Amino acid sequence: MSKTVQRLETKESIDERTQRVLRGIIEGYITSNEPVGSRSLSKTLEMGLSPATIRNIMSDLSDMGFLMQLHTSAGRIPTDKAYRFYVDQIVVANQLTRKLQKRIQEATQEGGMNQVEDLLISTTRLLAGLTQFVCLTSSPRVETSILRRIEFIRLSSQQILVVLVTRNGQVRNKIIATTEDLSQDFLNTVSSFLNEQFHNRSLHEIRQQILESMVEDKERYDRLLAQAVRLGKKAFELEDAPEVYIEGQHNLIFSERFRNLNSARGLMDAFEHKSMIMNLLDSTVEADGIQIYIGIENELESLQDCTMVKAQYSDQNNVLGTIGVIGPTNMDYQTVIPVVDFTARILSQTITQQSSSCD
Amino acid sequence: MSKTVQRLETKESIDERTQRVLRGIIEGYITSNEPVGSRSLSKTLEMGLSPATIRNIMSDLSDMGFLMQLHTSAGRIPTDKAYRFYVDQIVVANQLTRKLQKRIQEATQEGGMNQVEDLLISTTRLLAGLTQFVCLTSSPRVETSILRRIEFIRLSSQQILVVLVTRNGQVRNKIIATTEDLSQDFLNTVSSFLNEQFHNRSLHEIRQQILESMVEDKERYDRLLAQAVRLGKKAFELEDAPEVYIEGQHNLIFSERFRNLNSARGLMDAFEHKSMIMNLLDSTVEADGIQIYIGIENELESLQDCTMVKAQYSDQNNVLGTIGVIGPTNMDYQTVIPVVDFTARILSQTITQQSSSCD
DNA sequence: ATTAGCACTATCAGCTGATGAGTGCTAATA
DNA sequence: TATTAGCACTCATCAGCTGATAGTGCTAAT
Repeated sequence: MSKTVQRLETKESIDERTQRVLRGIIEGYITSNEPVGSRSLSKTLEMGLSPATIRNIMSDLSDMGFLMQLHTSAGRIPTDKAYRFYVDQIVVANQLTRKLQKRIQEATQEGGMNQVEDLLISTTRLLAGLTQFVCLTSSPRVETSILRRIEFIRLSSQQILVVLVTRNGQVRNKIIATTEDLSQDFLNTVSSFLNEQFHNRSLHEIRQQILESMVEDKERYDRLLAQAVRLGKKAFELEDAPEVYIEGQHNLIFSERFRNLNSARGLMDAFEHKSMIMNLLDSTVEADGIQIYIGIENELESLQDCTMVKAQYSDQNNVLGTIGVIGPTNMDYQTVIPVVDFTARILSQTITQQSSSCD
Repeated sequence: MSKTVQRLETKESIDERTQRVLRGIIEGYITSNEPVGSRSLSKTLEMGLSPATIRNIMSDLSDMGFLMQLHTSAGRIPTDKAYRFYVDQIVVANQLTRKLQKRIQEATQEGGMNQVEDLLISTTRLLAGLTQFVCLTSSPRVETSILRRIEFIRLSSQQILVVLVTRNGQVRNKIIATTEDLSQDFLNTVSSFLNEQFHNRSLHEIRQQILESMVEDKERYDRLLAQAVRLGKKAFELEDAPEVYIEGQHNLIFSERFRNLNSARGLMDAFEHKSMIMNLLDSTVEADGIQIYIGIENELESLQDCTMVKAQYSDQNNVLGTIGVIGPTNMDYQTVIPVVDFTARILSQTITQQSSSCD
C-alpha cells in the first residue's frame, strides 16, 4: 500500500467576502445536513448581500472546486476541498466546556480499571458516545512495550502459564506446552533470571537478544540457562495480534448524520479486518497532534465519504497507540477536533500515571 | 422478571392433509420469504389439489390460528403458533453434511487457542457466519468455576497481581492494591497455602469459606494465616462481570432475511446491556438439549419477531454456559437446529479436553 | 458592482387508473 | 359429500401526471 497520503492543496487565495460565504455554506451544511441555497444563506449570513450576489459568489466557488450540487435546483454542498480549507484556514477549535472536560476525565478514571484494556475499551466507548460516530482505538503494540515482570506458573506436567506484565499495565497470559515436567521451584528460578536480565527492556529487544543468545556457542550455558532461554523464547513469542477496539458501529446505521453515507456496509465489513484497521490508525505522518483525513484523502475506499479525526496517545516516553473517530465529512469540526484531542491527552495522562506507579 | 415461560400450546390434532398444506406454506415462506398464495402452493405441493381446495384448507388453518395475512389479497404467512407446531410435530432435523461437521470441528480446534475466551469468541463468530444470524454466547460464570491455581505476583510496593486459573482454562488477572509492602517470598507462601486449602473448590465456595474464616475467632490465626485470608478475600472478590460474546450484529441490518424485522434498533440496543443478555441466555427451563423460543415466546419485547435457538455447553461435570443464535421466525429450522446443536456439542467436547488435561 | 426579474429545472407529495395476486363465495360437478 | 371452476371483490403496488416549492443562471436595470 502506498504510503504517500493524498493531501488536498489549499494555497489558493480567496478574498475575505468569498471566504465568509464559503464558511457560511459549510457551517450551514454542518448544522442542517441539507444543501444550502442562496436565499437562506443571504438571511443567515447577515452581510447585507442579496441572494443574487451570493449566487454569483457561489458560482465562483463552484468553479474553484469548493462547492458542488447534487442536482440543478438543489442548494450547494461543500466539497472535500472546502472542508480541508475550512479546517486548515478558517476554523478555530472551540474550547471544551468545563462540563465536558469533567465528563471525559471522570469516565477515564472510573474505579476497577486496573488494566489498560479496560481503560481503552471504556474510553473508546466514551468517545463514540460523545460524538455519536464510530470510535476506533489501537492498543499499544505488545512488541514495543517494556517488560515489567514475567512469571511462569506450573499448571500441570505439560502446561505452563506465562504471565507477562508490561510497564504500562498490560497483562498477557499464555499457556505453553512443555515436554519435560518442570517444577515450580525451577520455574521461579527461571523467571527471576529473566526478570533480572531483561528488566526495562522492550519485548522486541528481548526477543532479539534471546535469539542471539541461542546462536552463541551453547556450551557456555549450563542447563538452567539453556532452559531459561528456551522458555523465554516460547514466552515472548506472543502472537502480536493487532488489538483494535471499535465502538459505536450502530451509529453508522442509525444516526441521522450518516444519512448520506454510501457504503455503511463496506465500512462495517472493513471493521472486521482488524489488522487493516490497525494500519489505518497507526499509519501516521505527523509526529503528534491531531490528524484529520477528509473524504478522498482517506486511502480506504469505503472511508472516502467520511472524515477520520485521530490523535495518538502515549506514556511519558513513547507513542503507544491511536484513538480516533470516523464521522460524516460534514461533522462539527469545531467540537469534534477538541474532543478527540482532549480525550487522547487524558488517556495519555492516565496511562502515564499507571506506569509510573512501578517501583 | 417472571420466570414462567409462555409456551404456545399445540396439542390440536390436525388431519394428515391439512398438515401437509401447513407444512408447505411454512417451508414455502421459509425459502422464499414471501407470503404464499393458494395458486403457487397448489403447484409446488404436488398433491393434485386445486387452488380452491387449498384456499378452503387455508381458511381452516387461519381459523385455527396457524396462518395470517398481512393484508387482504396477499398470500398467507405462518403464525408463531404454526412455527411451534412445525418444530414440535413436523420437522425432523436434517443430518449435517460431513463437510459442515468438519468445518465446525476445525474452527474450534484452531491452534493458538489455549484460552477459553478465544475459543468462545471464535466459535461465536463461526456460528454467526454459518447461520448469517446474530450469535450470542455466555461465558462460564467465574462464580461456579473450579479453582485450579491461584498465584500472587508482586508488582510494586503497593501493587499485587493476582492470577487465577480455573479448571476449564479461564485465566483471570486482577491488580490489587496493598498498604503493606509484601515480599514475593511471602506471597508465594500465601499462594501455596491457598492452593492447598482450596484446591478443586468452586470460587463461590471459596469465597464463602473465606468469609466464615474471617468471623471465626481471629486469635487462632497467626499473622501468615490472617494475611493469607485477607489477600484471598481481595483476590476472590472478582467482579462477576457477565461476559457475553456477540457476533454477526451486522446481519441484523444487512441480511435480507431480517427484512421483516420491526426493531433492529431495539435489538441492537438490547445487546448493549450485557447482563440482560446474560439472563436471556442462561435462563433455562429444560436441563439440556436444544431450546427454541419462537416469536412471542420470547420475554424480551424486541425479540418478539425473532426466533432464538440455543443450547448449553458443558465440561464433564457442569453446565458452563449457553450458545445460541437469533434469527427471523421463518428461519430454516431444519438446518439451524442441528448446526447449533452440533456446535454446542463440539464446544463442550473441546472444553472438556482442555480441562481434563490437568494433573 | 450589485440587484431585480424571469425563465428554467429538479424534487417531492399527492392523486389517478391500470395491473395483478390473492381471497371468499356460490353453484356445478364427480 | 368433497372438490372444483367461475366470478366478483379487495388491496398493494406501480407508472404517470399534477402543482407546489426551492433552487439556479442569465440578462437588463440600477
